[in-house]
Amino acid sequence: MNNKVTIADIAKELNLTGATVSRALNNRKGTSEETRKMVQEAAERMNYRRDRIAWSLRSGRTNIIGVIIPSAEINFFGSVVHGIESMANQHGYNVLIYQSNEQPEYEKKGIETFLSTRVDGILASIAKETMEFSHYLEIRERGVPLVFFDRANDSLNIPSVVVDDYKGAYYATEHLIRQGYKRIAHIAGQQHLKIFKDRLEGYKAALAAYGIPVEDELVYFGNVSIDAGRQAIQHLLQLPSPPDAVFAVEDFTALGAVKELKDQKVEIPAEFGVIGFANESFDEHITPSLSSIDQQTVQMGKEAFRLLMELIADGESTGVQTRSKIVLEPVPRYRQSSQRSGKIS
Amino acid sequence: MNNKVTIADIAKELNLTGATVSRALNNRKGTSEETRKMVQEAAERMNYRRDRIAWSLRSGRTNIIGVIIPSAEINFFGSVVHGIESMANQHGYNVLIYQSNEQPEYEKKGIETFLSTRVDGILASIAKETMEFSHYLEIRERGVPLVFFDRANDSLNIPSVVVDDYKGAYYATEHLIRQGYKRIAHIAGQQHLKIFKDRLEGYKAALAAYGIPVEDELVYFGNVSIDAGRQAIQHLLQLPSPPDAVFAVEDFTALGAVKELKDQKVEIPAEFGVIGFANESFDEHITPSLSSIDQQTVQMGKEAFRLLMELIADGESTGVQTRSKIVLEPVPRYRQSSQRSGKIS
DNA sequence: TTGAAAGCGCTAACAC
DNA sequence: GTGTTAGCGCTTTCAA
Repeated sequence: MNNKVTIADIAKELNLTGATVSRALNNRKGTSEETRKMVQEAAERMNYRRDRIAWSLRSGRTNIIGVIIPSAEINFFGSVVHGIESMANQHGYNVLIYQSNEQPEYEKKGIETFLSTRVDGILASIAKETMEFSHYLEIRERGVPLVFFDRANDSLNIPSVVVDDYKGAYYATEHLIRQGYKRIAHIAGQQHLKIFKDRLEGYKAALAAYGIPVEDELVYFGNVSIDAGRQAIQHLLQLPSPPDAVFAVEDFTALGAVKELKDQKVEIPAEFGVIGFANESFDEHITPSLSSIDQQTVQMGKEAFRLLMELIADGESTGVQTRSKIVLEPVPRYRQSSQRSGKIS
Repeated sequence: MNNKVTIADIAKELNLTGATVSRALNNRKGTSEETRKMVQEAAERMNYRRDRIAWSLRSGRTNIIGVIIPSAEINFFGSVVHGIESMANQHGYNVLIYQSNEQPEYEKKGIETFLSTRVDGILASIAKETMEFSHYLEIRERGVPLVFFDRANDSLNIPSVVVDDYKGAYYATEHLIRQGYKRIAHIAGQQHLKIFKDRLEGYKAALAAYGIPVEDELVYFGNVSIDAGRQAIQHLLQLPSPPDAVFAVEDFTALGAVKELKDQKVEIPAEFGVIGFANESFDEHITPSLSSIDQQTVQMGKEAFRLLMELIADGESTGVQTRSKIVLEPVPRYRQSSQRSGKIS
């Protein structure tokens, strides 16, 4: 039943010793061409597979990386994981998944098991509820390479891969301006999260660049949800001088805005422009199709893995961790919801 | 830097032997209350963490399960993984992810590394391109528990968790009938996949149950894509006696159908009813919102894990694998695209 | 070129 | 109750 073939078995079969078989299997120098071939054939024939556990114990490596995400159910993270796993695969690494459910306690548990599994490195996206980062610092203290993706914290000096939220927001807002909208509102996200703060800043910067004053009453603070979008529109349309366009911090919020505008019989994009952020899969299928900013999810996963590989290589040779940060370019996807003029800009 | 604390360190610190420390840490009988406490305190103080690699080598277990999915980028699988991981987490297991990209070669590679990593069990969803299953059988031969989810193959006698596609299709078709549609078409998927075949059967069965003849010309064979849905509608509307409703094998196909119908100015649901399968996230956000059949993704993941746990437990005690198959009930989500009458049925 | 021996960190048998 | 010993499967000195 459990036909586990070991190096010892091969050695016995060929009247050799384990050491030689090991050398032959790993193509180490110091084995005759002849024995090497013989051993490898025997291994094949006997259906031998190297035991990675034993190998790990001996070598101190696992060829496993740990990935902490808030939830595999969120599209965005599934997509990043896709990028990570495909790269890992190519490089002989395996990927261990852990979901934080946005809770720091789970993050800690995940890190705990990752360290105890001796993963070669960790990729993580910080949980929304996490305000204190000692568990992440412990990873570094242990000498295990760590890279943040998407949700990073710059003050920790830990390498990261993020999308340029500021620039994305700038693009989105600028696009609305160029489409001729005059009063552009923003539905902002929770400001303790850097990504959402950056988007607010980008929005303000774009307005400023075009000489448009930023009006506090046009910035609605909500969160990422359809409801928040609806509420925002209800609020904004009641203003004495209501806006004629909105940049929403995230696509679900934008979706709520669209739904509410439709309910209130406001024409999109003729009377009111809408643009979101994230390029969710539903964007192109709703009516009108929703303009958005793509976050390069798969690319993000790939870059994160690549950066981690570098750290692992560096750590092995010098023990010095190169600090670095990769910022990906956001890609605008302008669709119907914001195209008032015929031209695309 | 790499402050790895081992059992030996604790033993030395307390003038004990490794065995005793191990016993104390694992709360084995045969240690005095006193030493146990002392050891556990020391472990805490010295920041000891059990090395799972060494433990695995010794115990022959890893507390890791391997999961093979076609792609983490596909919503459906992200959602199932979410279910699997949350259960695994609760039970002290970790989850290794491998993407097959729908290719049997990748499946083989994944199985290879899983076996070599000595995972305690494997969950898998078969790749579309896979026609030959020896690599799956090898898992069983090795004595490693295996459970299929969603894409299973009944002839292999391997336990599985699937949704009742036949019944789901039956529900969908019956719903259209009850809504008063008279000529109901079906856009079918690739028939070498059991799940799609079952849906076709369910469609036929529902028609038969209501005394409606199955007309071959109303069954369009396409695949799962927006384009296929569009082409199907183009074809169906040209028929001498065109249908007035369609059950599409999958939501993206249904989406294509909806888009084409709208382009051709056919009113949904007044003139034409549409229902899909999968309950994709975009369903409720498009106009009209799309009726569909929910596949219980998260539940599927949870059940698959539970079943795997049973197999692992069984295997340890008796070595006998209980054959079993869990069939989940599909849940209809009737929305605007198929509700011609006011009443929901 | 090959073999012998040690050890990665842990735990289970068996002694004391 | 605690210590001694051995071994999980592998690789890597050091010797031959």
